[in-house]
Amino acid sequence: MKARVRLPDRKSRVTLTEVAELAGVSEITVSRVLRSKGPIAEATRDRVMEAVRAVGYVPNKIAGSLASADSNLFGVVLPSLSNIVFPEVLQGIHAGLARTGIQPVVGVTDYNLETEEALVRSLLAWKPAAMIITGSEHTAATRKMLVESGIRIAELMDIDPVPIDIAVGLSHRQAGYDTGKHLIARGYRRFGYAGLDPRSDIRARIRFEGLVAALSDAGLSLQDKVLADVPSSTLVGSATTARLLAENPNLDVVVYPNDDMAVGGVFHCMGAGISVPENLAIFGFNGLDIGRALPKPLSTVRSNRFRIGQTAVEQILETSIRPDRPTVVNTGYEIFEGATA
Amino acid sequence: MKARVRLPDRKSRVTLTEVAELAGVSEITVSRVLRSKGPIAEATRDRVMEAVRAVGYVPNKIAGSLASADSNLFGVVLPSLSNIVFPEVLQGIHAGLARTGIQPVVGVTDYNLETEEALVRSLLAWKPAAMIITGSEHTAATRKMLVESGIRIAELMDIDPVPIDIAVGLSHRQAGYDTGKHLIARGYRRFGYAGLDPRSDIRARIRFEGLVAALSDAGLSLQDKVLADVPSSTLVGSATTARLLAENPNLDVVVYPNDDMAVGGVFHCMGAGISVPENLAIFGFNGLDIGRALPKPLSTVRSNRFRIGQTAVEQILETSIRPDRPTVVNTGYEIFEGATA
DNA sequence: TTCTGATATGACAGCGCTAACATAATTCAA
DNA sequence: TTGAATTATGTTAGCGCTGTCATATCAGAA
Repeated sequence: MKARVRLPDRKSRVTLTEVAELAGVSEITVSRVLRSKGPIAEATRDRVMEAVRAVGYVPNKIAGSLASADSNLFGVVLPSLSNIVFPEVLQGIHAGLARTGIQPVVGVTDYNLETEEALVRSLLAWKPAAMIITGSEHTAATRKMLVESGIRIAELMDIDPVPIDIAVGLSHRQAGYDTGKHLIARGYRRFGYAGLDPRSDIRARIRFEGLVAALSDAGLSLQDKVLADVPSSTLVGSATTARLLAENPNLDVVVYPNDDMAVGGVFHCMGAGISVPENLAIFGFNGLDIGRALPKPLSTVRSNRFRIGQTAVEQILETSIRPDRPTVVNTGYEIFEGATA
Repeated sequence: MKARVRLPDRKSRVTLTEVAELAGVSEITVSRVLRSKGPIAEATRDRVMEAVRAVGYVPNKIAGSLASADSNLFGVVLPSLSNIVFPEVLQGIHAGLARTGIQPVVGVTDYNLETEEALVRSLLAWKPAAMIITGSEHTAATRKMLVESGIRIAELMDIDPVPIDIAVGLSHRQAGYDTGKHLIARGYRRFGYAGLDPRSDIRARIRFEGLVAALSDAGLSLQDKVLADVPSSTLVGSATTARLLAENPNLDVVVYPNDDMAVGGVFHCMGAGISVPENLAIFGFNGLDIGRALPKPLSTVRSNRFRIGQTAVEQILETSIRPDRPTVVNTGYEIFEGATA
């Protein structure tokens, strides 16, 4: 006799076994019906489906994944959710995942690489089918885990460094450089920069370096910069602009790490009676809706966050085997002239 | 002899067994070390941890969850990610989940109850420890699944209807009503509304009803409303405002379903030379950063999205057993006077 | 009639881990 | 010294499902 020790009440009482008994078939047949796998007689399928409905069966993917060694989960690691950019990437990921049955498991690092490492470790424990992570800067341990996981890895936003497997995004150095070139071509000469702590947003720092390089190549240099050591926001954009202009009333253009900050700059000017772009030009980054909606649309660089997320998923779904050589997808950017620079 | 049929190469080759062999202990001991469960000799722990590092072991939570019947996953169902409100809720959820080891699995419904049903079904298959879902309006099947899952269920944003288990949010009817009362008290009489298709955002509709009720109680009525059948955005706010004012040049206040739209209204006025609030008052909902940063801060109602997410998690973690009677947490709202109304 | 090849279903083992219950080793009071 | 209590580790049997390899059934061909 088989003495079964019953474990204390488990959450799901209804298992394949019960459905199978009710339908008068074996468990594996129920399993096959539910996964539409293998040949099933029409009558059997109907009986099974009826039983499923009758007992309110909800399959247990945990057990399923363990048995079949694939998980239908994607790990997603984002630095932040308060910066609208990343929810937009997440939207793209969702769009790419639609009708695949794959669910994203989301983690947030707060721009901290140690947190990222812990997060990656714990996400990998779910044996995700793939991992989508922001940026290419990781701790050695993170990188090792990602490499050795064997699953597909997409590193988003930046395509300058060589990725582990897939990179989707744009060249931030180039974007920064082009910003500088564009503004110089439009006649601006006295550049200011109102930004954030360069340690938090690496890509903003790289764009900044590109900008400085463009100025330098044109024989110019940045007149001044003000950096705030707080999260990005429109309010901070106003405040840093105020500080920058207080010290440098003669600037003719201010560049920002993103549109939130730049819109804050515009608002400051409105309040201070500085006419944009006649007295001061303003230039952002991202191409957010809010900038476009301003009475004078914000001049900026359009990154394509949604497309980055979506493309990453598409690339991953292309093949489940990691190719020998990394894949780099440039989703590009466009300078949007707007009316503020 | 035990004839083992080896399955085709699985993703993770390193299992507890290998770690155990290398450390010269049994599997369960390794398991206990990794989960810090039960008494373990210092020396054993060290040997095990060394072995774990040596082979680069990543635990398999799928197997662990199956064995222990708990998952350390929370299902999170949001209607949208393009509306900044929901990423903020998600942030709150993340904050509440920090250092619990619980990961959220996120699904997006696009405000569609059928999609929601499919999503809930597929999230429940991961046997999450709890489910966080937006709103209280679900299909009958969704509700049934949630009720019968036995896990804790938090329904966010709205506390007017009776929840399945936990509701966290605010009374949108009351918020709408208070908006009306507040504006009437400030002397406004000729009300317009520039909103969206009421089918998509149920809570906006309820606020609208509250507003209308307040007007009615004061012997007033809404002069006109314009509804756009597209997703909310600042640009749409400008456009609907333009349409509304074209037909009703005599309005003295326009109320919006959210701040994005309201900011669009402000921008329209700036462009059209309408001075706010002297010629036209503008009133939003949410209390977003962007509204606060305007040269004239937007008058609005502050909902507390972050706190809603965080509180929901706290409530769920309170106890894993669903109490007999539903819990309702009112995270409240505050009317923010601003400078536009 | 026998055989072939589809079509339909089932038996069985095992995915990698943990709960529950041993068992072994150690400590310490009586 | 002995037994009880305490600490440390091991054995066993699953968790609920799916892969693999039978087995059974039934056309239609030879």
